Amino acid sequence: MSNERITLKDVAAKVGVHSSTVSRVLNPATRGMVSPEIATAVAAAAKELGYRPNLFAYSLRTSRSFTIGVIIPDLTNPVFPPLIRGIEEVLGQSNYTVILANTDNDPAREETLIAAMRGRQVDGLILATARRDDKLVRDIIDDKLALVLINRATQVENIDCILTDDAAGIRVAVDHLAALGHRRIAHIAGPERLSTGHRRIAGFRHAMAAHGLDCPPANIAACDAFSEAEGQRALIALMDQPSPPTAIVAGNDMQALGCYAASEALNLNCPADISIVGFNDMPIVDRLAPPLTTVSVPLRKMGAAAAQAMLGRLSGENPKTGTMELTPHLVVRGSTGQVPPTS
Amino acid sequence: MSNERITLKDVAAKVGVHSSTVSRVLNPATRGMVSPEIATAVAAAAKELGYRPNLFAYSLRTSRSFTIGVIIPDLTNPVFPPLIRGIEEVLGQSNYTVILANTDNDPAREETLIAAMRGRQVDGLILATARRDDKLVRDIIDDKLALVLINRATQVENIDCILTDDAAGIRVAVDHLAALGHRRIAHIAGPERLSTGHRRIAGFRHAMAAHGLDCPPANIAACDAFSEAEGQRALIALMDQPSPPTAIVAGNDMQALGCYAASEALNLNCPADISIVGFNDMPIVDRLAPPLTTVSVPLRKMGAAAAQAMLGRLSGENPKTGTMELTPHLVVRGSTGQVPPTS
DNA sequence: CCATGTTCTGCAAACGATTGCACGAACATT
DNA sequence: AATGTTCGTGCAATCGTTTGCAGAACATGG
Repeated sequence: MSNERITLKDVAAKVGVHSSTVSRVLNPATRGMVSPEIATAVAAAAKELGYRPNLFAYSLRTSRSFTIGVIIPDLTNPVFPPLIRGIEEVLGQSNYTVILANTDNDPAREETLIAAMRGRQVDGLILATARRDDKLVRDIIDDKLALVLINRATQVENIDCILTDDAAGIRVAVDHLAALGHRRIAHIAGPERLSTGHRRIAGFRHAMAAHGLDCPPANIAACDAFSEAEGQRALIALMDQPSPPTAIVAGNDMQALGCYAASEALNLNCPADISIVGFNDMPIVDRLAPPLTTVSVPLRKMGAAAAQAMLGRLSGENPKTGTMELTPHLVVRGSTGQVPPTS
Repeated sequence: MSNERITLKDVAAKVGVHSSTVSRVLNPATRGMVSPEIATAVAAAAKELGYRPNLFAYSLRTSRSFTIGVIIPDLTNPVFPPLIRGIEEVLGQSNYTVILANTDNDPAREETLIAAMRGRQVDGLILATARRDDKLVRDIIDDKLALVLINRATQVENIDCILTDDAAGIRVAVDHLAALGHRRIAHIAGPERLSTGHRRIAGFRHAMAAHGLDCPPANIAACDAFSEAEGQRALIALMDQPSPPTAIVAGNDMQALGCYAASEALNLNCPADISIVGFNDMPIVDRLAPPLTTVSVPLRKMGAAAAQAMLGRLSGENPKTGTMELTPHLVVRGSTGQVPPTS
């Protein structure tokens, strides 16, 4: 459209006032300072000329950028795109822009990226990369930069944090398996250093206890990562016991995929010989053989909630969202079945 | 770290020169203007104080933002994350930031988003949303904003465009099927209005001809979208013929997934009764039953190439990348097999 | 020795917004 | 009627850069 930018001065000239008056009219907070007649005239002129404020000038003056940095481990992990869409959706409506970066789970890279984002003067940071004990998080808080954690929590107090209710997710998984008659249920656990891993383990112990089921340490297989390879390794280890489990609650869908591979290798039929539950409900897992029973997480809603929390922080009012846990639900598909008659 | 920002003036004061001199030292293009001794002293002081230029001031003065807008249909489509990672990787190294937006395939929304990005003064735009006849693209070009197309081309001349070599991808798929003895091969086609759909159809016709195979119009099933539902519908239609095909080249993996659903519904075994080839090699399709034979596209490389093209455009030199096609390759898995003996 | 370049560096004006301050008019108060 | 308040508006500084211009210092050549 119009290639030459319209400035405050241009619209001021058109109305015959000073640019500062125009500025006041256009800012809702200061609009009351100017007389109604002039205000409407200015507003009309601004609209007519198609005035668009220059963000750089604004930012230079106010040192607010209307930009939020979002840091995730890896965009190609299907968990994150919905999260980001949720974030962008609500932030976009408030005229914020998000800039995105991937750490590939490398803390050093994360540090660099955070520094770069501060160089870009982001107004706030949304991190999906927090570890349970996270120095970077503490630094950000010390510097009073607006911060919201998503998906993973940290041990620091008094922080906005949007999580899945991991315990509830694990509980419905265990409920389901118990209802099918399973008693020897094992958990393939994510890394303890991540809150998701930690919380799911705790949730698992709790859910098992609630059903009066035995939960020996050998039935919680620790993994180094939420990966397919680790899931495969873990299931093979679990089955190499005197009385192996009949059902598995995997830490996430990738690990569940590893379980599929392992059960093929062990010549076990899923779900006849072993039931498997995943976590996250990634795309396409409904098309596996068998379709994966898994815990579905409202990722997009979590993203939206994180963005809301950020907006609350930035607006000054509503200073504490605190920790918020969204409830996941179980999607029953083909990978879980009755406990095998003998075992 | 340091909370108070260091400005040009601060480092100028430390060395005892004027801020403009510091500016000249720090800009490689103007560094030659200042004497070597002062230059080194200034550089040292800048490093010591940890000077970081204020991007807003720079942008305000130069009206360059060091920001590139990337517009895609939908981040949750697994094709796009790798593309974006490729883009971010190379753009990040040149200190550019990318901002991202999803159109959900809605042209109106796309127009809004492009306007918003120009409001943000992006230095360039990378579009993955082009239609073959695209007014928005023409507008951008008319306004001389740097533009690179990725994944989808448009009919406009003289434009930087990074594509998959769709014809080559289809050709290797057809080669593979022909080698397995298939002669009645059908194509499930994407929308003609998208270059990907169009080019794959053309490639299919060409490949069939190269093998001396018959390619009646009835064996090219037009779809309205690259979706699972359309793929399913299309395969059912294709099989409802006097002599139905024994192999399918789907327009993409989602359509191939639809074919899986359709063949179940039709009680056909894949690959015994029908062979299916996908396109894109999305994550997890290697875990389907059967694992999907598909054409693997170097998405990340395409993203990187698009970013390179953009940098070339922006730097002024290297003004024309033109169209660049990256070669995909076939990944043979379980969804393709010998032609059924009778049919 | 003076005119004439050459370097080099500083000055100051942009870029386009926000905002404290001052000023004048209008109005209310005594 | 004189004084004090309030209200609306303009002035000008400021944010941190870049960059055209001018002048100082020095070298060069006739």
